[in-house]
Formats: sequence, C-alpha cells, structure tokens
Amino acid sequence: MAFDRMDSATYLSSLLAKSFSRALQERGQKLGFAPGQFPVLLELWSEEGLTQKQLLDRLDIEQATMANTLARMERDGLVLRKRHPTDKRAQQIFLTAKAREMEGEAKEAALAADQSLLSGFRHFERELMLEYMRMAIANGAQN
Amino acid sequence: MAFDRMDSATYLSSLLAKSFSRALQERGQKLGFAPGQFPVLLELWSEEGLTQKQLLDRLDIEQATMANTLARMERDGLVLRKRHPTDKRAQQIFLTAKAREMEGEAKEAALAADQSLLSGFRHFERELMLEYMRMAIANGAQN
DNA sequence: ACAAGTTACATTGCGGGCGATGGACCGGCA
DNA sequence: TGCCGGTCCATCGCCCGCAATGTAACTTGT
Repeated sequence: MAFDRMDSATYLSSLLAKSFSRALQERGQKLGFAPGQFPVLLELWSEEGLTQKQLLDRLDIEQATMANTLARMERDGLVLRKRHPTDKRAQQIFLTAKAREMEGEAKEAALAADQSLLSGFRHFERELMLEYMRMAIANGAQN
Repeated sequence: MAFDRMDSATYLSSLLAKSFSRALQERGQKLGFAPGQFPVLLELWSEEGLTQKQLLDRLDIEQATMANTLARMERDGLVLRKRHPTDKRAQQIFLTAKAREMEGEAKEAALAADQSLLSGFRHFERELMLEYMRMAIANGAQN
C-alpha cells in the first residue's frame, strides 16, 4: 500500500507543532520563558491567584503536566505558589515582577512566532487554516 | 493587549498534534507500535537494512531522538540492529517478522487516525489544510 | 604509515506530553 | 463525632523532542 507521510495530517501536524514550538522557543528564550509556559502566563496575566485546578480547567493540559510546568516556572522565577487560605490542599499561583513585566514583549514574541511561519499567507488563508485546525481539534475532543 | 490562544497558530498546532498523536496512539497500541515509531516503520517497510544515518536523512528527526526510538523499537521486538558489514561504526536496521506482518493494519490505523479528526471535512478542505501545513512547515525549515 | 579531522552512534540532561498512583485534606452523612 | 468518598496536588514511569558531549571507527593529507 502506498503511504506518503506528506499526505498524512497526523505526520504533518507533528512537524508543524515542532516548527511553531521552535519558533516560540527561540523568541521566548531571551525573555526567560519556555513554549509550554506561555499558556499559563497568559491566564495569569489576565487573573492572578488562580489555583492549579482553575488553571487546569482553563487550559488543555493534564494535571501531571501542569504540576511539572508550574514547578519549572517557580524554579525559573516566573511564579510563586502560596498555600490557599481556606483549603490546605490547594495552592494559589501568583506572578513574580519579572513575569508581570514581560507581558508585552512575550505576547509580541508569540505573535512574531506565528507570523514567521505564516509569512506568505494571505489573510483569508491564515484564517481558513486556523479554522480547519479548530475543526479537527474539536473532532478529537468529541470522541 | 488582547491575546486569544484560539487565534494563535502556535497554540492550535500544539493542540492539533496532541489530538492526532493520541488518535494514532490508541490505534497503534493494539498492534504494538507508538506514534513516533510509525515513520521509521514506513521507511523500513519500503526498504530494510538501512543504517541509522540513512533513516536520519529520510526523516525529520534528530539523531538523538532516532537512537532512542530505535532502542525502544528493538526492546519492543519491532526491529533488529546488526553491525554493518564494512563499517563497524554503523548498524543496519531490519524489521522483525512481527513488524513486517503489521504493515497493512498499521497503515490502516494511521489512515483511520487521520480520518477520525478530519471527519466532516470535504475533500478540498482536507487537501487545502494539508497544503497550508506544508507551506508553514516549509517556512519554518527555511530560516 | 600516522596524526588529525570527520563520521556514526550512544548517552545525558532537559522540556513537555500522558496515565496511574498515593498522600493530605475537605465535606457530607450517619 | 467519626468515617468515607471525592478532591487537590505531587510523583513516578513512559513516549518523544532537542542540544551537547563522548567514543569508536573511518578517511584524508602529508
């Protein structure tokens, strides 16, 4: 049976994710954040003091991954974890000054990463691609 | 600055890759292969006895990743590594009977993974999405 | 023929994803 | 009150990606 990798969405999506991740990694490195940390930062820039559980509900990441990501972010001085005042199981996550200050630059870095791989795309092509990706993701979430 | 994850190709591509990978993982599990092993299997189904270096030239994977993937495949009984007859540094990779026999089912599993996330896509939409992905990947390879 | 450079591969350490499991804690119900 | 099921989080083992480094073996130039 003929099977061409380059006609497989599964294979192409892994290449695509690697490319985008690398693009963001290069740009985020100077600022001091890793690609997987960016979604967490986004949520915290819009609201601090969330618990790990609340972050989990807002992001598409498993609990084990989140715990590890937060541990790295704490180690790297992006985040502080404080005991929840009324629930001793829980923790609240706060940004450090460093993380709070990089918001503008970090968002620009993410936009630049997007743009670098989408150069040459017309506006409607970019929108269409994003829409197709959302559709496929929704199919995956369905099952 | 407003920044919506769902408008970011970087973020969506990571979700997409996770979805496709999970779809392939579920299907490949019964047969006994992991998603990252599939591209290697594809190459070996079309030609056995390749060296690690030759596989590297044919796939978009770093040497360290390949060495680890091959070690896992050997452990899982998919592959045999034999010393190269004339170059003692090199090794030749051969499939086991188990791996050779699963070719048809494995390719169908991969097609099914693709299809499951692309259900509801018209033919031209699927083709367009693949083409956009290839374009973005090419942009990333450029730099 | 031999030193020096190059090549093939393994290994290590890290980012980031997952499921499974375990400990501490909360809440509700008897 | 005291127990018990559910919840929050950490940890472990695994897959898979990367860069950097080490070792053995090949090749090349003198």
